[in-house]
Amino acid sequence: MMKKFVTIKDIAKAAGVSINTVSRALNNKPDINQETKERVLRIARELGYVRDATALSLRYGLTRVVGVIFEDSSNPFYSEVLKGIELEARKEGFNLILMNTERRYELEEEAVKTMLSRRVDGLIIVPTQERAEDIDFLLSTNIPTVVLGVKLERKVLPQVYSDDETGAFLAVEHLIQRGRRRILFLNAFMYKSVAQMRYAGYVRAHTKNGLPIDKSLVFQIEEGVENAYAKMKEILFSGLEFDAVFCFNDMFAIGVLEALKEARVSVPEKVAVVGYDDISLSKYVCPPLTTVRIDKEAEGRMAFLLLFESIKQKNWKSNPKEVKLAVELIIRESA
Amino acid sequence: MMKKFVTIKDIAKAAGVSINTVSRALNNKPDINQETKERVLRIARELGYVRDATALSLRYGLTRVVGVIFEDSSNPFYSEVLKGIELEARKEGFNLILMNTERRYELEEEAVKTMLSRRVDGLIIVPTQERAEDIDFLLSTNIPTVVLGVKLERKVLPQVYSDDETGAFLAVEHLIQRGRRRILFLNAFMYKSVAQMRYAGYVRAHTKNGLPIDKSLVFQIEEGVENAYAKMKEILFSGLEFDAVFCFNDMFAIGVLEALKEARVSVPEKVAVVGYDDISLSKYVCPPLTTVRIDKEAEGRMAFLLLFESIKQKNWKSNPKEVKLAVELIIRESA
DNA sequence: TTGTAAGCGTTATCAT
DNA sequence: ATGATAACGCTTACAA
Repeated sequence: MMKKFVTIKDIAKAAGVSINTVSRALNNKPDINQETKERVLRIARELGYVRDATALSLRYGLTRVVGVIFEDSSNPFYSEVLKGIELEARKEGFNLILMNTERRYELEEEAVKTMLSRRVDGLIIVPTQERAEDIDFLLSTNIPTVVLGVKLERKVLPQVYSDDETGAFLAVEHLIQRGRRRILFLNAFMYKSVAQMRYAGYVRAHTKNGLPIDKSLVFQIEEGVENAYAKMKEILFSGLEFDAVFCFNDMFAIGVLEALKEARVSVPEKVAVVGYDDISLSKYVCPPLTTVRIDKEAEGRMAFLLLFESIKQKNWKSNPKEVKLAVELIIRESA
Repeated sequence: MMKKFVTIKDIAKAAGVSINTVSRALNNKPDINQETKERVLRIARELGYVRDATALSLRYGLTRVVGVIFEDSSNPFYSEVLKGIELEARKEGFNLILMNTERRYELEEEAVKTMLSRRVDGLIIVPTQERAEDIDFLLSTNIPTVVLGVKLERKVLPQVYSDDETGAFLAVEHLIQRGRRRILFLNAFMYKSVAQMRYAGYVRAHTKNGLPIDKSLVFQIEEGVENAYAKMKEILFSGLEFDAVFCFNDMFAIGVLEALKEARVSVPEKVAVVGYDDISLSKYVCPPLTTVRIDKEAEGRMAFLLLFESIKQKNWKSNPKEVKLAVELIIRESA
């Protein structure tokens, strides 16, 4: 039974030199005879030598791996963010280990521990909860960590998020300008900073335009197309009056569109619908969705860049950077 | 400057025992005093010890990591497959390193080398090319490799793919049964086995129903919504007659729908459209897409399971398994 | 029941 | 210009 991989020892034996002459050749060090070097390199190639990254990791205490912890990487939003991370990471020779939490805190905790055990050089995480204690846990790991898509109350970790207050404001003001007055808000739960920010934007658009906030128009639901669909059905059935729906995200909007279609409520004539995120899907639904665009790939790239900075600094915890990405209202046909 | 991580050495010192007494405690070995064990464990906990996976990898020559090489993980098809892989891998305590090739062979080669260097225990790959030499390269790595979404000519590696011949047959026969006679086929390039299989299904549906194959109705294009859109525009402009379009995948179908809509061609009245894959989007486009469903998550899970089997066997290369997944025609409104 | 030492693959330090 | 050796963190013989 042969060994799985060729080591520098094998090369050394084949070349009749010591292992660290091999190392020198491989690493292009100056203190080596040119001929020896070429010979060693040739033999290494012939033998099919591939550097063992696990050995290097042990040696240097650095893995060149960053951990990515998402809620659900199959969610089109995150899959685009992931692409941005991967792109930027690749440039620096970093690899990605990916784990999903399915929005369950136990899984998040487990994922963080796994990443710790893997000795990742850094972590990009979308926290499922934003409780102070959970953030403290993240902080206690002592490994450079960037928080994605969340604005922490205490600015204790580097973070990237988009300007959700403005985004929501833009969306709702657009509805108001188009003459909508009773604007339903299908929001996510308010323990999330994102939900809070979008709510703030919703409120600001109303007050700025001299419109009152009717709390009975604001709902909070669990994420998922199906939940939005069900909630919309329920609202429709309840007889509540409204002429527009502002959705926490495009997935919600799609569920809403579905429910509205079944109830034969014309969009946007009778009810206008606005989403959030501008996932690639949104352009193609029926009718094409008016939404707030977040540059997801840029968010991912930014997250890695921020992380990379932190990794390079010893005192990355002091004065963590915060990046707020601009958003853009995309007007299509649903509102 | 403190060390980043607590090691068994630290624990040993704190507990006043040797490092392998610590190791014994940590690994729940029998030959250790119960009291010592509990004390060591307590100290380990207090110090916040986390096992170093990089050290274990080196020690055992096993990483418990599998590499995943995709064309583009932000593609909704692959992001769902990825989810399946992750799910199953997690059960076995495996982590995933993800890399994208963007359908460029140089990047694929680089990715494979990186995975080799990372000493992944196994590899799941969607090959961009299916040239014999490239498969040989994969074979030469000597690490358990599962090919996903491709049927290799030579059955030299374990592979998972879906029954594309049947899928295409189902789709096209459905069109024929609905009275369509001039069925456009917007296929991918035929160097891909998938494209070949789907073409075979297209042909079989025709011959079985006594219809001739009109080669002028068959097109091969590069992947991407935009390309399908452009091609459809071009065909529309050319004046070619047809009453249905069978698309290589849902992305193509969406581009086609877009072009048809702009040209005011009603779907399905004037032209019926069928996609392939049933990505989550397809249900919501306009009109909802009739398509062939592949259980993407199952494909991912299967791929991991197959890989896991290979990893456990020493002679995984002999008699590689092949899994062909069943598909299902999903009839919605576009055809 | 506990400790000592070798080894996994690599590089850095120190000799030669 | 080259070689011997230690070290990274851990487990597994083997010795005590």
